Amino acid sequence: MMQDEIRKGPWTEKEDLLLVNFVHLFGDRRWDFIAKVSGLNRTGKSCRLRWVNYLHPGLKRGKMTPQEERLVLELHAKWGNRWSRIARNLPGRTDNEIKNYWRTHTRKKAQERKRAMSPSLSSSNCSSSSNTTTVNSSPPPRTGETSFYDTGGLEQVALAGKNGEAVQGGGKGYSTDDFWKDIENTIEPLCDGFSEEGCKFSCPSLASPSWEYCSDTLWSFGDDEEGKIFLPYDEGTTFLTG
DNA sequence: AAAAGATTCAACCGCTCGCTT
DNA sequence: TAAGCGAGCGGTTGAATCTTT
Repeated sequence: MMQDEIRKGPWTEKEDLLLVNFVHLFGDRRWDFIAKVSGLNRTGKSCRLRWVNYLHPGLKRGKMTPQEERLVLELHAKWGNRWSRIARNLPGRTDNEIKNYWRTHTRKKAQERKRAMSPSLSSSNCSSSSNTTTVNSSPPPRTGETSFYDTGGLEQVALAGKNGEAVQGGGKGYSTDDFWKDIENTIEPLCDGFSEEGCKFSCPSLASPSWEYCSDTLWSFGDDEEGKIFLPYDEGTTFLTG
């Protein structure tokens, strides 16, 4: 009857419980299957999202720590909007969470900038001549594609992405440089070399007990960066590897 | 104390990629 | 080898919550 209608919107506690049970039974891979057999009337996609973003046992909740914030900034500068990739370096944090954080952070930053620069500047000084003094909250319209999230990181990565290395300043000198300079002023480099491996939780500042707990017990990584997967530990429940 | 505005967070959508047949 | 299918990713939206006036 009405059973076939796909449910949308917020999840109820009951649904959560059901989903957790079925994930424990069948693992966190076969989402369509889980969606069907659980009787949740949700799409597999929806189930996966709920699990990944909310129900996953290794998730940290609450505010980002300053360390995490810095890491996000650093990694975003390096990889751009590769949220899942960034998330892999922040155990317990989801791509969605980081994405949201970034969005908030960027907006804040943009507004601070707007406030910081006087209205008069925008009319005359900022027109076209200067590339270093220009403080613009939005990315340059060079590609015509200006996602809300983009603060230059993506472009930097896009420019260099093929080579796998970030462009540092590259001589373009467009306004977002200022943005990152600004950030650099308030944060110190987390990792010197900043190789992909280098940032894999070797940062001493992150070695709080809780982080160790996360990385030692709740999470484990694969060998290479790309193949890194989360393996939540759940008391003898090895449901994720199957 | 109430209303308006701003911010945060959870969830959905569409696209892409990789695996299977 | 190509087609189909499912999972994952990034972008976007809207509701809930918090803050300010």
